[in-house]
Amino acid sequence: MKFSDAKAQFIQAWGLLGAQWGINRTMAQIHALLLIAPEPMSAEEIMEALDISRGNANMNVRELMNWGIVEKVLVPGERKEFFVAEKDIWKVGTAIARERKKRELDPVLKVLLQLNKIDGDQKDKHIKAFRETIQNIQKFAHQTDAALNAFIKSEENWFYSTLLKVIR
Amino acid sequence: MKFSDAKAQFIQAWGLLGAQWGINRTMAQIHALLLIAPEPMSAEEIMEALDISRGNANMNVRELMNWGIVEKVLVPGERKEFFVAEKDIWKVGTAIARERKKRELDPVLKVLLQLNKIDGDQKDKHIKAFRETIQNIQKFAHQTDAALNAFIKSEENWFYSTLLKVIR
DNA sequence: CGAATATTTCAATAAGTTTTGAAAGTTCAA
DNA sequence: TTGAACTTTCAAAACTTATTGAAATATTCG
Repeated sequence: MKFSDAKAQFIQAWGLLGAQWGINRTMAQIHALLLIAPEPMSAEEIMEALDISRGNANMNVRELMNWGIVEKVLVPGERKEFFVAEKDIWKVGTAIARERKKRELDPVLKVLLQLNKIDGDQKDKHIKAFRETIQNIQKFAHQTDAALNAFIKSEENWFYSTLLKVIR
Repeated sequence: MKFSDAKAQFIQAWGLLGAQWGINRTMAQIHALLLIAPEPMSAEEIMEALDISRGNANMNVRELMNWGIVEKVLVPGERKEFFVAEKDIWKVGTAIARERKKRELDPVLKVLLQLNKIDGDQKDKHIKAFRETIQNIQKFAHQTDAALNAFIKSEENWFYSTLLKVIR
């Protein structure tokens, strides 16, 4: 396989994966591009490589920076801004987990907590079923939260290696 | 808080969470509705409760059945079909993990495997950076895959309880 | 069988999301 | 202070995805 084909395939696959996870395709593609770039890239180079507009490039690079997986760097002697991706995939994974937890899981936990405080006849089967479901989800969510926090806190690979030893 | 408000809030929160995870909003809302229903519900009741069309209800209920988290049941004496959701949240979680892994992670692993076989000058910094990235992602993906498989296989709660003991 | 009831399909439409590109804003060297 | 180089913004357009509803198909019962 030629390098250029492999590169295109990788960018495409990463874009697809991103799309399925609610990250927009272009954002994931820019990330892919930067992941395999040996040097920092400018906005212009990104636009050119992916054939996207300036606005689109700007917006998605900024979002990648918000997620903490891309950084602006200054190249001495250049006026332009350049960008690099965090290359340690473990760190990328924890950054994404942290961000999604904050944006998605935490608000749901908050709502669930509220929903425990309903009033009404505790014998009504609708109310009983509701309370039971909410409580089960809450339990599950807290466990997930704990596991996720452990993952996020771990800066090294010990999480998985320990885990794998235990579950085999 | 009134029961009807709590119910509406729960359905809305679950729908939002689903949407962020690439599951369509209506599908997640139907799931929420069935999760808290004390009895099986008919298509009609679902349409009414969520104010959606027959086609929409039909399509999303079917998809939930594909995911293995909703089942058709026959109520004696009734001509209509009724639906129930799996109430064990742990099982719901593993079913979702299984399905997403199959649909999303597995194809990416397959592509990555291909991408190792690129030819070209091994000293070229672009090619070196590319190979390194692919290999790192592959390693990470395999670890994730292993963890996910363990989660999916576990029918009981031992996964989390063991995990939590270990990571503390 | 045939009528009544229930379910599924799917083309048209609506809703939602992403992308563009031009204009406005910023920075900085001269 | 000016203007060239660069970045950011945002309304409109393109594209994608979800929803409707009516027609087609299937199922059940007398």
